[in-house]
Amino acid sequence: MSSVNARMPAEERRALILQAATRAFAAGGYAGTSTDVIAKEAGVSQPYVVRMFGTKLDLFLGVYGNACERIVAAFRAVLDEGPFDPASEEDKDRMAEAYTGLLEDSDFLHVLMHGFSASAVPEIGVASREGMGRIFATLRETGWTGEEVRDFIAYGMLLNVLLSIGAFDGAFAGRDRELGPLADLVRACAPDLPDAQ
Amino acid sequence: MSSVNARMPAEERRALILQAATRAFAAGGYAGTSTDVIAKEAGVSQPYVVRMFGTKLDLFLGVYGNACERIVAAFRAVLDEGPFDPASEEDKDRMAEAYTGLLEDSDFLHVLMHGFSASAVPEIGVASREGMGRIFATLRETGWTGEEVRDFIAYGMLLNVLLSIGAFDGAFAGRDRELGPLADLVRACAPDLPDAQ
DNA sequence: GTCTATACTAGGATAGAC
DNA sequence: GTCTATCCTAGTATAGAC
Repeated sequence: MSSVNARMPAEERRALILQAATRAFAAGGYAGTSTDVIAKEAGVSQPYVVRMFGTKLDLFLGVYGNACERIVAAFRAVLDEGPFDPASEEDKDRMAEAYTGLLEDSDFLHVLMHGFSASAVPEIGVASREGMGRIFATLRETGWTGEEVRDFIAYGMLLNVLLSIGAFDGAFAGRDRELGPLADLVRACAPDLPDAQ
Repeated sequence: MSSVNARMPAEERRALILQAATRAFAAGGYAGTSTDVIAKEAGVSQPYVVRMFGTKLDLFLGVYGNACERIVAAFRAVLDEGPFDPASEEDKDRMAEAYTGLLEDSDFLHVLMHGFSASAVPEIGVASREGMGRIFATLRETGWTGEEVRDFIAYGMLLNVLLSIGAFDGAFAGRDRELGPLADLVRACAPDLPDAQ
């Protein structure tokens, strides 16, 4: 909620609203988020949000497209750092860290998951397939085989889901009894983390 | 849509509504599905749906809990078939097929994905963590290491996402140009499928 | 066991002022 | 560039009849 009614160049305001929409959609998903809470989050009026983006769907597509774009950009950045050895474990780790770095932004994560599951909406489905296609194509430039890329993505998907269901929340912080068998999965997923207690 | 107004034992009607709700939630997700379309799908009045389940959330929890339960049951069935050799590739395939069998029911798949991504709703989050915990614990009974279970689940998650975004729709049926790089990922994911032309 | 009627709230989008 | 007012539809839930 910024200061009210301040005039601002459209492009700047647009970016501001997009950011607010990211937070809001992350929390509520596409169907579960009203343009009104986005507007409040951005500190503007609800009709202005609609006016600027046309429809709620267009706004979501912008937010979701951004998230996919960030993945591609993160991988591309690793490739651009220097030569990438497809047989090197260290280079693989660098690529993995590029992704886990993104996951530290929980809004990014949740937007991604909401986009996946809302893919029955035709336009969102198209965005999902395009996004995944570009991600795969970018990872292919590592020199990895299709199977290696597949496994890399599979592991990323596991992280996505475990994070989005809150499996890591409070894990390794004495909540093992409450988490039960899930604590073991979390540990298997991130064996490098310090053990609970 | 069954025949109208027919009286029916509550339990039977309950099961019928639960099935209808599964189809509806699969298509629209938790927030995106109204109790009214569920009622129409079940051939009963909207207030009756609410009356029977209390709230929309309770209904979703029933549907989602069912889906998680089906996974556990499918894995348990394989374990109960006879001795399971954790080092056997065939036994691993049997376990994988137990899961891909479930995935043939697209409603199951979509309910699962919607449950994951709606885990910010506290009650749904609890159900997700319990479900994943039970799935992990059941797979642990194979004798696999935590890492082996993790990789098995990771691959399942990749399938979930690719299916839910429609990546396989029409793949290997001449739609490769349209799918673009995604066709390669799909192929890497299921290398046993016949290649597109 | 199941319906109709209805209360009440919320949400997306438009019109038009400033 | 941004707001207020407003329309209209949809959605959850309740009350009470049959």
